[in-house]
Amino acid sequence: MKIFLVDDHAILLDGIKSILEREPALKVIGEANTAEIALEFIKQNEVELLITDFNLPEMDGLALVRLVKKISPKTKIIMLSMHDEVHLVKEILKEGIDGYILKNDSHKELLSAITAVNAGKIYLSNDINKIIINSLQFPDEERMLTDREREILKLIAKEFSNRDIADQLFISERTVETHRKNIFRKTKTNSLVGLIKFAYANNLI
Amino acid sequence: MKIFLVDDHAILLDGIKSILEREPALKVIGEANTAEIALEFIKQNEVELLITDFNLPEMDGLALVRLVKKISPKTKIIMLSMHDEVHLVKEILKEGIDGYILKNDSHKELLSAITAVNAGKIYLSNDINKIIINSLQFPDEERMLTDREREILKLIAKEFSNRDIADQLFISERTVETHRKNIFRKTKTNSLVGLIKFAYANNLI
DNA sequence: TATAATATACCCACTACTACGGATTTTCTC
DNA sequence: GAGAAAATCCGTAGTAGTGGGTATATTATA
Repeated sequence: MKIFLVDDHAILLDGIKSILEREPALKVIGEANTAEIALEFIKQNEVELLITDFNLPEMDGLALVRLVKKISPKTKIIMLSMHDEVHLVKEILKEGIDGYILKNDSHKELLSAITAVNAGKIYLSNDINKIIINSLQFPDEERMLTDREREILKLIAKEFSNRDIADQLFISERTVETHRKNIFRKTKTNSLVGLIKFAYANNLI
Repeated sequence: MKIFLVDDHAILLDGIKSILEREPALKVIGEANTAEIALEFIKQNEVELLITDFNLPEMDGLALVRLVKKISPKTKIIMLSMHDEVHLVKEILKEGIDGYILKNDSHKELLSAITAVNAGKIYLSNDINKIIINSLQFPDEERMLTDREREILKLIAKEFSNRDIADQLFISERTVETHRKNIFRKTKTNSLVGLIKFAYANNLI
C-alpha cells in the first residue's frame, strides 16, 4: 500500500515512518510538512492512502481533504489529529474520510486503521466513536457555524474590529454585528474571551 | 543511556521509541503520558535522560522539570516542545535544562541533542537559538509580567469582567483597569483578542 | 416552486472597556 | 533609611461592543 504522510512536526513524521516501515505490506512513498507540498505530490503520483494531520500551517487538513477528494478521488484518507472537539470532528467526518484517529491513540490503533481502510472499511478510533455517539444523544445544540460566520470569527480572532471586518467584506457594520450575535448564540459563549477560546479549541485560529 | 519519555500523544511516544531503538547505545526504559506517572517512575528507578513534552494534562512540563531537578538532580533533561514563544522558552530554559528542541525539528536533531547532552553539553535546536539571540538583540521590553499582573491576566482569560476581578481580589475596579493597561503595554497587545492569544502562547490559560 | 437556511441590514438603549491623564501607598532591595 | 518597583486608587470623555428587537434579499434544497 502506497502511503503519503502529512504533518508539520518532523519528529512525528519520522516516528510514524519508522513504525510503518516495520510492516512489509506498507510503503511510505513520500511525506510533507504542508498541505501544499502534499497536493503537488498527489497530482503527480499515485497515492493509495493519505495520512494527514489537521493542524497545518497555511492550508489546514480540512482544506487538504477537500482538494484531494477532487484531484484524486480514489485516494483513501486517514485523519490523524489531536482535536477531539465535537464541532471540528463532525466537520471533518462530513467530508467523507476513511479514518479518524487521535494523536494520543497508540501506533496499534494506527495500524488497525490502515488495515481496515485497506479493506474498504471506515475506521474511527474509540474516543471519536464516543464523541459521535454522545453528540447523537444530545443533539439539540450542535448546530455548526456557517461559512460566513466562520469567516467572520476568524477575522475577529485576527483582532479586526467590526468596522474593519465590514470594510473588508464590503458589507455593513450592522451585518457584522448580526453575524457576531449569531456566532455568540451558536457557540454559547457570551464574552469575547470565551469566543476566542472556542476558536482555539476548534482550530479557527 | 537509560532514557525515559513523557508525552501525552501515544503515537509520538511510539514513534520516538521506534527511532531511538535503532540506536544500540540508547535504551528507552520507560514512558508515560502524564508528569505524575513519570515522577513515580523516576523516584524508583535510575533515569539518565528524561525527554519530555511541555504540554501535558494536569501538571505541565515546567512543573515536571522543577520536581525532577529536586528528586533526581543527576537526570539530564531534554524538552521536546512545540512552543517557540520567547517568554515561555526563556521561562523553561531558566530552569537549567540540558536541551530544548522543537517538534518540527527532525529526528536527527533529537539524536544530536542526545549525543551532546550525553557528553555533558547543552543542546538547543537552531530555531531556539535564533529566538534567544533575537531576544538579546531586541531586549527592550522583555520584562515579564509581575505576579499580580499574571494573576489578573488569568482572571481576564477566565471571562471575568473588571468588576468581577475587583470584587474577587478585594481591590478597586480602577486598580484592575490600571493593571490591565500595564499588561497591554508590556505584552504589546492592544486588543483583548491579542491578549488572549498571548496568554495562550505563553500557556497562561 | 415552496420552504428553509443563510446573508444581509437597521434601530435603540446600555455597559464595559479604552485612552488620556495623575497620584499615593506598600513592598522590596541595597 | 533612601530609592526603586509594584500595587493601589481616581477623573473624565469617548467608543466599541452587547442585547434586545425586526425585516428583507439571496441561495440551497427538497
